[in-house]
Amino acid sequence: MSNKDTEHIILNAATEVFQSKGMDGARMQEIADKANINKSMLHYYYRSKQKLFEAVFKTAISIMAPKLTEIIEKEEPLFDKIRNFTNSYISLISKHSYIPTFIIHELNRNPQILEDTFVKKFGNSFGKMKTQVNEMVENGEIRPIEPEHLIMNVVAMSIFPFVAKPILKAVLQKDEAAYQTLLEERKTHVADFVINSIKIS
Amino acid sequence: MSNKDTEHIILNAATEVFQSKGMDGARMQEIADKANINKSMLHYYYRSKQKLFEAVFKTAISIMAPKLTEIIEKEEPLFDKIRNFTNSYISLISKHSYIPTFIIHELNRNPQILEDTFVKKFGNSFGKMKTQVNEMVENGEIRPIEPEHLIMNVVAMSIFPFVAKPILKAVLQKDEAAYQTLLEERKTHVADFVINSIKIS
DNA sequence: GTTTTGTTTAACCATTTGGTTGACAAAAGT
DNA sequence: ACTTTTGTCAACCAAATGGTTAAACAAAAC
Repeated sequence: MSNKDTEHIILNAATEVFQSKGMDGARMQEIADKANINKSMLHYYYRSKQKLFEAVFKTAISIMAPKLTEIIEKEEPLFDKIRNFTNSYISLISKHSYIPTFIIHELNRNPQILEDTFVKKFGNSFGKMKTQVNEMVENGEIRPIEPEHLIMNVVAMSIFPFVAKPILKAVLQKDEAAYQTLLEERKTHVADFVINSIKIS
Repeated sequence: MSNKDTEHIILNAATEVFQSKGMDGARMQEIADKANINKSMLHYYYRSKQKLFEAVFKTAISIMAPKLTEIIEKEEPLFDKIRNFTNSYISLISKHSYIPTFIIHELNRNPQILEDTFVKKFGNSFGKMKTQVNEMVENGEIRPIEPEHLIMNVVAMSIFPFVAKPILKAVLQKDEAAYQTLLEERKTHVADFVINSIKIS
């Protein structure tokens, strides 16, 4: 087992534990057990719990951020952009369903992390889409809407069903399978819903 | 200072600490300090950290749940119901902005709490609205939509901007004041957006 | 084949943390 | 008045936790 392997095994185990329990709930011993190694190895490769956490957090951001900016910045008709976003972003989250809640919780716990990690990832990626929406509104191609609200709406409807899954499952009285179906449907539903709302008919 | 006072002071301090740091991040000593009281008092009134946490959690649920079910169950035209919901629910959350993130995090950490606290609060409150939407679709009064998705959309767009505030502030490059304005606007924007999407035009 | 460098482990350590105890005072009950 | 109950606190405790150390071990490097 090479050193890169060990380091990677640690990061994977740490990811599992941190993402499901959060920084405060995570235990170094649990991470070590999950990685089947001695607890000292965690400190050998990542000096402290804080450093290990930061590695996990940055990875989480780097999974979620690029696709968001990529789609938002792409030169593409607005409606295609919306369909593209809901479809591929909901797919992405399905593969990493713990990440949104994890990021949200840790960022609320300590909004400081943002300055360290975020600013570099998101520059002004939103600028291009903002002008695109504003121009379409001016040209009467879509109903009047503030780009900020449009973005919030799309992102909220895509991500929220994952972070609020336990509550929504209970309120809607769905079992796991039925809820998964619902999430799958949203890949197209959200886009249709948004486009219906802003298109001139 | 009467005993009821002390108990209440403790619950208030515990609420502050638990809601901002979560169960795992909260420290009994910090709660005691915030309440200006000896740590033993916490155990005198609420036997354990777990019990104190449950009291805080139940209070949080009881703040958020009734208004949701009340509006959803009310006999009222659908569009009024939607406007009523976004307006009064966003107002409510503004007054308790830590609660949604708190509930979401704790519920993801331990979905078990749900069985203990939730089931009683939400019965089949969603049933009435479900038939209302289905009937309107059948009668051709609104565009076809699954009631589940409609609810998810409304709730997501209302709550998500609060839980994802740090990220959204960064992505949209807003300062605190500008973000508050955005939240205020959403009381009517979300309803308009939803109604635009489902109404026959 | 010996030295050196990097990797892994078991045993420890200091601090933090939830929780307990016993003394004591202030009401409440008699 | 005095006895009991209730409320409050300082000191204490055992367990858990992040982190360290020194020695064993393995793998290159010489």
